[in-house]
Amino acid sequence: MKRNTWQREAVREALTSNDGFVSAQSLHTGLREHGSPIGLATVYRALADLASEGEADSLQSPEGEALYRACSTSGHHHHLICRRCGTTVEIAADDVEQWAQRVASEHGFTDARHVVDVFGLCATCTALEAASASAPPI
Amino acid sequence: MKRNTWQREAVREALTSNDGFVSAQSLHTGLREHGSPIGLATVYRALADLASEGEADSLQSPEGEALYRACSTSGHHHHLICRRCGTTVEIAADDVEQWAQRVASEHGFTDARHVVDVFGLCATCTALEAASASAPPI
DNA sequence: CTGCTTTTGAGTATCATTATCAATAAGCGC
DNA sequence: GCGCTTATTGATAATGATACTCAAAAGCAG
Repeated sequence: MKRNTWQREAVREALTSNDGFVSAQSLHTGLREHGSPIGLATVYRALADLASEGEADSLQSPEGEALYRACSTSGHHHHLICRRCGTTVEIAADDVEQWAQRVASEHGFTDARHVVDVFGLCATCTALEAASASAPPI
Repeated sequence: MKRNTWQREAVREALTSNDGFVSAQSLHTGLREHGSPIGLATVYRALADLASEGEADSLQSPEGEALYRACSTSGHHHHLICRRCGTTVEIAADDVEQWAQRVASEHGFTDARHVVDVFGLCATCTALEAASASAPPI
């Protein structure tokens, strides 16, 4: 039987109120700072549940950390993520879906699934970057 | 100055002689089984070097492990990977490149980079899967 | 060969994630 | 509302991949 606990709700809300992708760790830290005595293990479990129910999306950051985000659109879609501020735009990509299927079957592959994510700098961060470029890095 | 050590060569060769993606860990294990007393740290260093020089490609497995593979094609390309046996096909995807750029700029993003990988079951493994389906799993 | 510098490697540290398991509390029937 | 059953929680330990440390070994120039 599936039970409703405030912890699960807290995780769901924390995820929903966040624009970009967040790691389980930072989500946990954030919740504690808001006063929740929620445990780390519980956050992981809740995130895994949400992800498997399709209410959240997960991806691996380049550093190997797992990132989660609440999905507004149910169903399959991809993401455009700012690598500086984490802002995320959901993108539907029928073209890409079809391309993936076609490429897979051309090579005899079945049951194709794909990872398609675009990382970049959002408009805001591009501007910031340009501004800070005058000060030489490191 | 960059020095030539047999260890680095060993890693390069082990990578080249491998069809699919391999993890640093299994590469290290394999090398030791072949008699090399190479150290784990060295394997990691060599792989990171090869990857940054463009001689190897790296991606994150769904389990968060980093996988490496020698790239035959220099330049940008993507992969079609069998999730059972690890066989990999390199795929060029100009369509996808353009799509990624277009989507990014439509949303004001710059400096777009993307992760596009297709996971599936290759023809061989599909057949195996079908065969073993008659015997109930686990 | 000599000397300087890079690289190695054994071990350790770190960090994210998962497993453990006793204590807690949700939801059910009454 | 009450108690019972059982899923859930959470502190902690375990795991596993990767990064760091530093003395010893080895590469390369002269």
